[in-house]
Amino acid sequence: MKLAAWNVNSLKVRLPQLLDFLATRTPDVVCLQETKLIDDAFPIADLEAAGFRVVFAGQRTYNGVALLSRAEPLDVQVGIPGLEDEQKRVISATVDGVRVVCVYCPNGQSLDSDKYAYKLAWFDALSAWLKGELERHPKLAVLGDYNVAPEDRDVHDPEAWQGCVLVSEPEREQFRKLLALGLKDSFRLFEQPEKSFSWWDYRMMRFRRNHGLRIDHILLSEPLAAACTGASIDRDMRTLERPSDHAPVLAEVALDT
DNA sequence: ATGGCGCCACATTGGCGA
Repeated sequence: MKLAAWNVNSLKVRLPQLLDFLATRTPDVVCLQETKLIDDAFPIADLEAAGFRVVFAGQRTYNGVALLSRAEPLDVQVGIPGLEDEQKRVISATVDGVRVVCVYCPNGQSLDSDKYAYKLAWFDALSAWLKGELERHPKLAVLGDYNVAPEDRDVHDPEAWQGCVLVSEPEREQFRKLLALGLKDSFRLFEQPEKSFSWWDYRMMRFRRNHGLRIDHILLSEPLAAACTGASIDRDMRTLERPSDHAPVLAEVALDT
């Protein structure tokens, strides 16, 4: 099973690139973030014609998540149970026996922002919920835009970014709390090139200079991590005309049959 | 020192993302 996560920064704009991605990378499950579409505007027909089942939870202008799968998505759940949140950031489903959780974690804006406090509280709720999900679903994958660069090697210029949002110690602690539940960062299960990033600011030719951050992640429960055969970042999607500022991230797991 | 790009909407500027 090939899993992918991609913050598309507007599915309306990126639909042609997504269809190309689905056809050429042949993923089995794709988690999308920042679709920025109300549900009535979701391009169901285009994606079904490409061979995918689709479930989604959107809103106008901001946020919005979707889960695409070749196999039927079962037990679909929107949001984090018990968390009052109008922002559409989480959708989950079981696909081929794997519980898939698509997350668009809050950005936080800056350390003195209300949005930063919301981000940390949101991660508290995510951790508390995933602890139970891991007990209920041994084969659990949590993938999407975490808006956290876990370590300095995930940052093009750690000194410049030190203490900034996406990199600050409380955010990294929240990410480590997820790992402490028994989740593995699939990307780090393998040898990877130095300076591997998944997001580059549109400005200042950040992509051309590879001035980026690795903030999109595929976390796997231990049984899935043990079956993981590869993980990568699809930089090529960031080279296209009118790209998302995020590249897709991928991981492949060899499921028992 | 600031903003620099791209997307969205009660649009032609401001909010937000990261």
